[in-house]
This record gives sequence, structure tokens and C-alpha cells, in this order.
Amino acid sequence: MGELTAALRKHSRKVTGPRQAILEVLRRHQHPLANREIHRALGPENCDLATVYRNLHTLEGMGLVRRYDFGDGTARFELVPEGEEGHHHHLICQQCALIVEVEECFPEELEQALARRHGFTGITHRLEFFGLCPRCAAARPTPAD
Amino acid sequence: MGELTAALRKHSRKVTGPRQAILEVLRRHQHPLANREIHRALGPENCDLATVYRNLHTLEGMGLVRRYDFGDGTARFELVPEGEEGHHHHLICQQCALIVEVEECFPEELEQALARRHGFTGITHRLEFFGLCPRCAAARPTPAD
DNA sequence: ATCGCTGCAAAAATTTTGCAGGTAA
DNA sequence: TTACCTGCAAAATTTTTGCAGCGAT
Repeated sequence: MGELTAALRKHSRKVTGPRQAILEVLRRHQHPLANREIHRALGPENCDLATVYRNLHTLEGMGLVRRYDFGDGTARFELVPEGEEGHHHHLICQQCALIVEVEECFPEELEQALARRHGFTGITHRLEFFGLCPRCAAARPTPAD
Repeated sequence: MGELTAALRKHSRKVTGPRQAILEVLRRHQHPLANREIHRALGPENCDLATVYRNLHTLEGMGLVRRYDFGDGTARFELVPEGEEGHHHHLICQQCALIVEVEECFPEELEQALARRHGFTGITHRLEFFGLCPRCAAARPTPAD
């Protein structure tokens, strides 16, 4: 809670109702949420969708929130745990959209080697896994190729 | 050329002008292109944008083209080399949007271990690298934090 | 002669922006 | 009081869809 206030103050931003509510929603869900989902969770009459967009952009810029793209055309946001760097990836079921947080990461030394070879600096990566979760696999065994 | 015809015939699809033209554009560029870029390259009066969208969707479904998301809200497509599986990733300059194709890939055994641990099957991944290319780094040395 | 494909136009869906009034600091 | 924020509305993007006519097979 103080974390948010401190971060906002550092950027000359204000602690407003919508802001706190959005963070609260993200805190309750440990999965990346789309703007629309956050808006719906807030109750459409409590906060304008445009405000959700603006705030997520702001919070992302301050590093309180991280943006993810699962390739379906809608951005999703997840709260960065306090104090942590929060870098992690996801395993998404292509059938039911189940999202599992995974700690596997692209090997640091491989990434550095890659950066060096191409002369790139400040390198980062975006990595997501896709597949069929156990439940969906059970429900649809051997998809009759 | 016969490759396209064969693939299309297999799916009861027709070999049309726009189709060939789109493949031709993709063949000339070895980088992922957005629908709009392809449309512009074709000459807007030669092929409708909707047709570009429809064809890329079709070609993706047939495995002739692969879709990439660089997280900027627009999908990009790249030709899958004939015969090859064509799986690879990209290193993108966040300043000038330079795209370098890279052959590094997430280690197979790590991916399998991950899949096994979560009971997922048919696992794949999406991986892209981001950073600052040499030219841009030279043009903007030490961004004065 | 089919059945798929294209162009054109309209519609959806996602995200951004302008503006007047309201509110945290 | 001074910025910053919010809601509302409009606009800008990206992508999808309906439909009548054309074209590949």
C-alpha cells in the first residue's frame, strides 16, 4: 500500500480512487488481465474504460505493472510483486486459456552471447509457452488427426 | 512455386493473383511484415486490404506463413522457408525497429521438462528479444539516465 | 457449373485523444 | 491554487464480416 503511494509520489502522480481500485483488482488476480476484464471487475460504472487504459499505461511506466502479449490482439497486465523484479513467463492452454506462471527463463548466458554477437545492448526478451493443459487433453484425447 | 500450388490444392484453395502476389512480397522480404505493409507493397489498388488479411489467415492455417507478435498491437507475417520447419526468433531494436533473425531457441529439454511438470502436451513457445542495436547505441551513447 | 475468392463497404474490437470539470497535494 | 485525473465523447487503429459479382478448377 505504501509502496504504491511512494511510487506515485516519486513520479508526481496522485493517489486516486480508480488507481487504487485497479491495483486492488490486479492484486486479487495473479494472472494477466486485459483492460476490459479489469474494467468489468471494477464495475463499469465505477471507472471509465479510458481511465483504465491510461492508468495501466502509467503504472507500466512506473514499473508497478507488467504488460504481456499472448498474441490474440489484446494486451494483458499483471502486478509486479513488491520489491521483486517480477520477471517470469506463462504457459497458456490453447484450448481453455488457462494460464500457469512458470519460472523457467531463457538462459542468461545464451542471451548475453546473442546480444554480444549482434552488438545489441540493454537486451530483454518476451517468452510465452503454449500447449494443451491436462484437463483439455483428457477431454479431447488424441484429436483424431 | 509448385510448393504453393500443391499446398493450396491440398486444401481445396485456389491459386489467385493476390495470393501469388502476397507470397511474392513475403519472398522478397525476409522480415516479418504487417498486413498494412504488405498491402502497401502490393500497391493499394492491386489488392484490397481485407484480402490481405484473409489470405494471411489462410496461409497461416496452411503453414506457409508464420505469425509473429512484437507486442506493438500489430501482427506480422513471415514466409516459412520451403521444406523447412522454419522455427526461429527475432531480435528487435526498440529504437529503430531493426529486426534480426536469430537461431537461438529455448532449450528443448527445458521445454519438455516444463511441459511434463505441468502436464501440458503439444507445447510450443513464442520468443522474441528486444534491445538497442549498435547503430542506435552509437547515436545515443549513455542515455543520460 | 461449381465453389472459392475479391473488392467494396460496413461493422467490431482495441486503444488513443480532446476537453471541461473535479480533486489530490 | 496548481497540477493532475476523471468521465464522456469522438477518433484512430487493427481486424473481421456481409454481399454481389468474378474467376479458378
